[in-house]
Amino acid sequence: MNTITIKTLAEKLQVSVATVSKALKDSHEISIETKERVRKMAIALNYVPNLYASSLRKRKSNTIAVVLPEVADSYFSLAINGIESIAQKKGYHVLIYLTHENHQKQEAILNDFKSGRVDGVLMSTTAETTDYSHVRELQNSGIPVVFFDRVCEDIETAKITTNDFECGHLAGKHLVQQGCKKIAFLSISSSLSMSNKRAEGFHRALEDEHIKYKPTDIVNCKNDEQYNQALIKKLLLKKQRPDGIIASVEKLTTSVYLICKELGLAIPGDIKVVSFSNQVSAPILNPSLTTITQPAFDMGAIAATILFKALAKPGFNLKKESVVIPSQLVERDSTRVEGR
Amino acid sequence: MNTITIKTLAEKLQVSVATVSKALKDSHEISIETKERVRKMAIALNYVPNLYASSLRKRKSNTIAVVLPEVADSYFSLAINGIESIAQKKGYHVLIYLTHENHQKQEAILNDFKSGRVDGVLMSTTAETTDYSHVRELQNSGIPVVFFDRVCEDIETAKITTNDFECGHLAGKHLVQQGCKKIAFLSISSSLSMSNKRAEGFHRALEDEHIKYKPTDIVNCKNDEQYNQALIKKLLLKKQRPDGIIASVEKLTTSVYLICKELGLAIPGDIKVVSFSNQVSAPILNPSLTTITQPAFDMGAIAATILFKALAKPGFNLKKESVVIPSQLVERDSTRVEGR
DNA sequence: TTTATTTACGTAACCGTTTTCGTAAAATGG
DNA sequence: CCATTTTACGAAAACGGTTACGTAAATAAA
Repeated sequence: MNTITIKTLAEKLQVSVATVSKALKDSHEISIETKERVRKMAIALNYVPNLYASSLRKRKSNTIAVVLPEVADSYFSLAINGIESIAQKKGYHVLIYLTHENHQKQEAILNDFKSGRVDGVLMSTTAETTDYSHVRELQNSGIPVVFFDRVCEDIETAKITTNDFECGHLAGKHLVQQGCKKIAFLSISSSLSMSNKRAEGFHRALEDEHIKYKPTDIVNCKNDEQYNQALIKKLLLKKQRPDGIIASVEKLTTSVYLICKELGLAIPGDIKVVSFSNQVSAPILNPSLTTITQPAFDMGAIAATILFKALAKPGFNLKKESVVIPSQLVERDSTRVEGR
Repeated sequence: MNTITIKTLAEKLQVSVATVSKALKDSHEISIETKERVRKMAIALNYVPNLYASSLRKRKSNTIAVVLPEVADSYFSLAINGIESIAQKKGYHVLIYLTHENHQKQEAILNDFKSGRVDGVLMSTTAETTDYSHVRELQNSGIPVVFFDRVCEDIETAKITTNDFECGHLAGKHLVQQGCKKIAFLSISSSLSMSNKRAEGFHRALEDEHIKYKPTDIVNCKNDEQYNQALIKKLLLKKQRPDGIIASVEKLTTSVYLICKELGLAIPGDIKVVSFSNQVSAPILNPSLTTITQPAFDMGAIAATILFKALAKPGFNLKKESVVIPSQLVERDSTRVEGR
């Protein structure tokens, strides 16, 4: 319990604390024999250097922060795994913060980082954030910020995304090819570029396929399950009911399936469904779900890799490091044309 | 970019650093007017105290660690949410570490915590860990450790679990009541008390229902998807094929479903399935899945709450704080008796 | 009025490491 | 053999807060 410090080692070894410090980091200033003595003693006494003392002195924390809306989603779970795997290799520690889609929280969290708590930040922004001055402030205080998935276009930094526009386009095109005439796109936010790009891709697909696009084809969901369920139910009860649905995020899928069941609508017979999702259970749903699968793990891993590059080189230009990793459409029964 | 410290404030205000420090923490030693002046200036200059300096001096980090096998699982995702929600309220920060079921990593991670990086630890242990001396060492160095879900029985501390034995029993009994004669239990580890308790409960259920129990009824899976798939396939191809399966963890479910599909086995007709799972997609699987649903969020939240209690009071007795939060069996189609 | 106490602040030590700078002694060079 | 460089180490100043202790002035108590 009595903490043992560099000073303890120094006294036991009859050398100065400077010598011990240098010996432990294998400085050339110290003779090999002394280094060996110090190392042995350090192990013998089970010495662990005080992190806060060294971080204070070195002005470096070896810690990064990951700021997310939530983790109750396959995408972010996988992304965290990707981030953590790289961080562990690099000897970095990762702090995790959840905003619960609350802009105020996000702001408070980022503001705290000015304390030097972290060397860099990986983030996926809130759906309700429109003002990004808190991010700029953090950047100005010298802390690099890398966005992934839910990025802010206007901030100058690296952004790791998937090909959202193309995927929205692909999803739309796929449904049209499967015979859908009236497709609804379930969006989660009108201020999130990720969501907008997917919607725009969808929009373009309709144009390409010469289908009339109406603004009401885009349904804006919220971060409120109850609300979304009611909204989807209303959608499916309209007399001009859609015959195809694109769920732009995973968590909307369950609602769509359950409401279809409740209303006696057959998937894919009455309505076809494609979802942006990383669920492992997609193949065993009833019916199995056609998905746009994002490279979640890789996006996390690459975001982390780029951040570490920036941390290694002070003058690193993050703007040029944006990466787009393509997603894949996996066709399953929920969009299958019957009898084929 | 030029960092502004307590000294900057002191100079601008023509007072000592001590006064500034005390004023900022609302000490009674400082006059109200001075406090106000200091606060205004701090806000004006956007002062953020250096975390490492204060942690070094106060010997407190306001940070906890969460050590997990992985997050690619609904249970741990939800648990993290629970933990984070409490930590955020208490003004604590949470570091996350993944062991990937690797004992060595777990040991290395815990060892690092002796640096004072964290004030306390929440953990769910590796499936392969049998020696817990690294946990004891950490405790001896004064850092409280609270276990949740995957606990180590032998360590004296708080353990947050669900009623694993009863749930194993319930799952077994349920399958028997639904007409199963030969039930297989898919385990993930023979050294994890959580897994063993579930298996024992299952064992007891068979006894209670006067069904002959054979050790081979327990199938030991690994942390290797390929391996598990092969194992399950082999199990379902036996001539004495089981007519009921209990998946003791969520991730085994997909494999079971897929292999049944592949082999043309009907659920629940040929084989009934119940799974320990927190998947939101359980109701929309094909067929909908009967689950034992663990209170994952609450387990995380309560584990965190107890840890914070210990951190608030130095002499706190963690041993007495163990909590068991019951899970619930949600019956769905995968165990339904046909024609009923 | 004198003494005791409170108020409001400053001085300086301290937390444990890192790092700059200085310096004997030893090694090298001419 | 003397001048110069190298080697191996120590002293001490940071890093930025916190806090025990000291103290002058103002107030209260006697």
